[in-house]
Amino acid sequence: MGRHSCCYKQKLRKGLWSPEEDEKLLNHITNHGHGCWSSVPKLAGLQRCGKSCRLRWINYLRPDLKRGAFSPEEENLIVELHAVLGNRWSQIAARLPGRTDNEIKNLWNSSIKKKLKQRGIDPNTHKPISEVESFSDKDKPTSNNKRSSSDHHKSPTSSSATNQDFFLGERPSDFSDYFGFQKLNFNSNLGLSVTTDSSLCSMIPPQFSPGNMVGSVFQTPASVKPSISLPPENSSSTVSGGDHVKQAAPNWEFQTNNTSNFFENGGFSWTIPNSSSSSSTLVKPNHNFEEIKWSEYLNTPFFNGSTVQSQSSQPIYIKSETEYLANVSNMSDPWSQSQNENLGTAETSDVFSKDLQRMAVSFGQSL
DNA sequence: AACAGCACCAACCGCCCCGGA
DNA sequence: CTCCGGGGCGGTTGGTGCTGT
Repeated sequence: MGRHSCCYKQKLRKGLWSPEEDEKLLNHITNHGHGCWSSVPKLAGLQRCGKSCRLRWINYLRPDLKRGAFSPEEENLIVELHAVLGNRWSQIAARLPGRTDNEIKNLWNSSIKKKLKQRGIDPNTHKPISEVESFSDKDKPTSNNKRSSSDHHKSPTSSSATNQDFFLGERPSDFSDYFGFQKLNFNSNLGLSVTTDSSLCSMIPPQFSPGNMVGSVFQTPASVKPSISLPPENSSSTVSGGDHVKQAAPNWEFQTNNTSNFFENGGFSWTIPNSSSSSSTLVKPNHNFEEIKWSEYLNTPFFNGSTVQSQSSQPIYIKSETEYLANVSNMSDPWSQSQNENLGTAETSDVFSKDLQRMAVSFGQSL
């Protein structure tokens, strides 16, 4: 295992690639495509195994690779995605064009992990370290855990995840719990559901919008998008509410009052100043919400039928554009109200199709 | 200047899944 | 059904350069 059989057949080079080797591989793939990787070394005149060629191509020679340092936006997105996907680097990489899984993995291990720790966040659970440490070390997963056939494609929030699983290192079973979005969705008076540019928040399963089985994704204007940043380093930071939030509801401010608050209960906590008083509402995640079987959600044929049965036995309604617009019209937040005036226009149509696209991208499916 | 420790990252290793024979 | 090879993934390693003493 590991080194393929081809590697034993002849003395093959290992280690760093020389510029000449790179050129040979690049020329070969440019002219002929890679085809069967095991035949590439021979055809390209390389003393390497096919696996090594594949890796070199994917991680270094591919023309669509983005070079250079990761932007803060990319780092934030990686944190967000890691919170949902765990160490599924290839899936995370799939959402960052031009970046490879190896690159992201290295960034995570060398930089992001450290930053999170410095800010009191456990990089495995995305929870405050103090909370994680309340469980003994022996309960924590070991680093040499290998994938088993049963978890190979298992979501971090597998259906079998229990609270204990979570503290043993599994992702929490309640997705919205993780980000604190649930409360935002729940508070229908605010008419506020949250999505982000990164597609991540729109991955919140509609059926988990508490008290409302109409999908939050479709209820929610795609442009209400607080950007989620790494936890603030100082004691008081504001999390940007995104352009449309600012535009439509300038009085809404999402704040973290201190670092521990930021990931309180494993999600983001938001402070929404009350317009009629000097007080503010602290919006926190709710751990008591029903478990989400994330893996099954990911496998949901979201766009294949009008109704599918969710794990929670709640039907997921695929909204038609008409229904979508009707939902928008019923929303009470300023953004939606402004959208009401544009019902049926190209703009709202566009929002709808973007929502769908966002969902499709999120789940690696296409419309 | 020399050394140690650290950080980064390219590449390897070990394992798994899948499809074809 | 089993076996085998290819492709893919995540974890780990080792080389290199940087920084601090």
